[in-house]
Amino acid sequence: MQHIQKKINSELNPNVSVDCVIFGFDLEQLTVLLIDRGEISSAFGPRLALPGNLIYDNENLDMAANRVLDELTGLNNIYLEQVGAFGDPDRIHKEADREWLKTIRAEPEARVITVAYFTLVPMSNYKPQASSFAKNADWVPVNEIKELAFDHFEILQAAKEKLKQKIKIQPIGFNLLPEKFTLSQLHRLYESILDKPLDKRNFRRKIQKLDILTSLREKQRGVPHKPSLLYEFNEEKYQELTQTGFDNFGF
Amino acid sequence: MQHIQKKINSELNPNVSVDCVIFGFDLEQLTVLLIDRGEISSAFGPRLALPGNLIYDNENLDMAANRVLDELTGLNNIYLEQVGAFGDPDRIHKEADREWLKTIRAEPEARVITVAYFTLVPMSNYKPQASSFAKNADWVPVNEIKELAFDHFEILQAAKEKLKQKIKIQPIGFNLLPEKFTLSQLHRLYESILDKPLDKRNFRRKIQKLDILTSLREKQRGVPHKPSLLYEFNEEKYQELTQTGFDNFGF
DNA sequence: TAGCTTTGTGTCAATTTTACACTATCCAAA
DNA sequence: TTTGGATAGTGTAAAATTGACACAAAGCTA
Repeated sequence: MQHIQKKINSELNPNVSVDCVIFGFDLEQLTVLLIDRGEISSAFGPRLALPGNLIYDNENLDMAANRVLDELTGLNNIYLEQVGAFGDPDRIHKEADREWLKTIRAEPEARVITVAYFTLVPMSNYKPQASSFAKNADWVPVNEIKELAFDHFEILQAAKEKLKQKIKIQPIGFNLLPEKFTLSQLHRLYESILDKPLDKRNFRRKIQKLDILTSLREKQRGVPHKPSLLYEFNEEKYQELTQTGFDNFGF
Repeated sequence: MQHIQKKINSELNPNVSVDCVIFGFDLEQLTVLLIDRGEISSAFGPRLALPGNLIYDNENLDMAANRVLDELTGLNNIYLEQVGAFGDPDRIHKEADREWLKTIRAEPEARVITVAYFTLVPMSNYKPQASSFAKNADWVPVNEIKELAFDHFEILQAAKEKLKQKIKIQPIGFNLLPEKFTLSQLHRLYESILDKPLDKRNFRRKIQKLDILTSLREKQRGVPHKPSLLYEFNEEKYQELTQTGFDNFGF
């Protein structure tokens, strides 16, 4: 958290913020890391919000997103992609949100444009704990989220859609899995992102043909059923593939 | 140009602008509508820039983009889509750009985040003329553009890429054509957007299968070769198609 | 009327997609 | 130790899609 102190003397831009949709995968379903804003806001509306903050005037947008991510989770060098800008004049006009802003912003009434990013992090790499932002951050299954602060629900929808499109073009899903994983887990991941069932055999065939997985000579342990082979993601072949291009991917 | 006067008393947000990449198609190649900033800037760098402006505090981003488009071309209700936000702190630090900004902005040194949009307009619907923005606006073939003011070249690249991706998923290209068009023109359009040759017969087969074209009983006139049949875009069938979804489209 | 230019059309092979069901392996409980 | 429960892992055939490829027809011009 040191860099926060360091930057506190730099100038905050009161009109522009970044918000991060941090996706995770609990090997069952897609999740998002949300901030619990606590009691202050709960009387009026949703407690949960996307992590985000105003940008500093000397950093670019990508840097700001990385900073927010780093401050919250301690993670950096993470897959990160812009979703877009959101800027309804009344996006901070819900009563609950204004009350909360008063507690954290110098100019709580200023109109703020926010630039949303989504990131993919292996859930195991970050276990929530107290942070400088809020009492609690927590992974929440995407499908259980019904409302969020500000326009964050809308942002979440847009991020999901973007992820959906993106994963049809590039196999970025690996960023959500632990280093060693099974094909079934990868399968579940694609199903939960695309939000539809995929045929097991066809899925496996398609993935295998990409030739970016290395089969380890290692099996799952301790599962109450036939153990699965473990695989690793092969970065080199992936790089190679992105060079030669692969239009023809998707489900 | 009336609404400009009307809005001039509303508050401009000094930190956020929109820029529009206005694509056209001259039946030969993809073009973009650019502003010529004139002599003031030419001593230092590129004269040409994307149309854009600061946003007002009472309008959302889409409205702002529509306003810029309307002010420049008089067109509204045009296909419009966000490309993303661009916000390098030094995006306005080229000497030429600063000089120019002094002539049009109250706070020429303010850091500005810009939100880029791209739009598709039938070129025949707008013939350039003097505007409030600049002496001249003009259609320029995309491939001939080598540099632009600020980070506008970068924005243009991003817009092209977005258009490329989008057209593989939705047949939005029709927005660039006149009401009646030939299959060859549509073919050329796809080729110039995708920036690669497409087999004529395969292209026609694929388009026809979409079943969103109505063949008119009318031929091209006055061309020095076999005249082509004219087609119309069928909005109803297109709507129908977008409902049922069409994953399986693309070249 | 000859020549130029662009339109418009079909087929075949290769590839990709889709639908579909049973055996193998491990753990746990009886 | 046997049995049942759960998931892993595998192949094939029909249908659809893609990609490669060449020539006659129609209008204009000189």
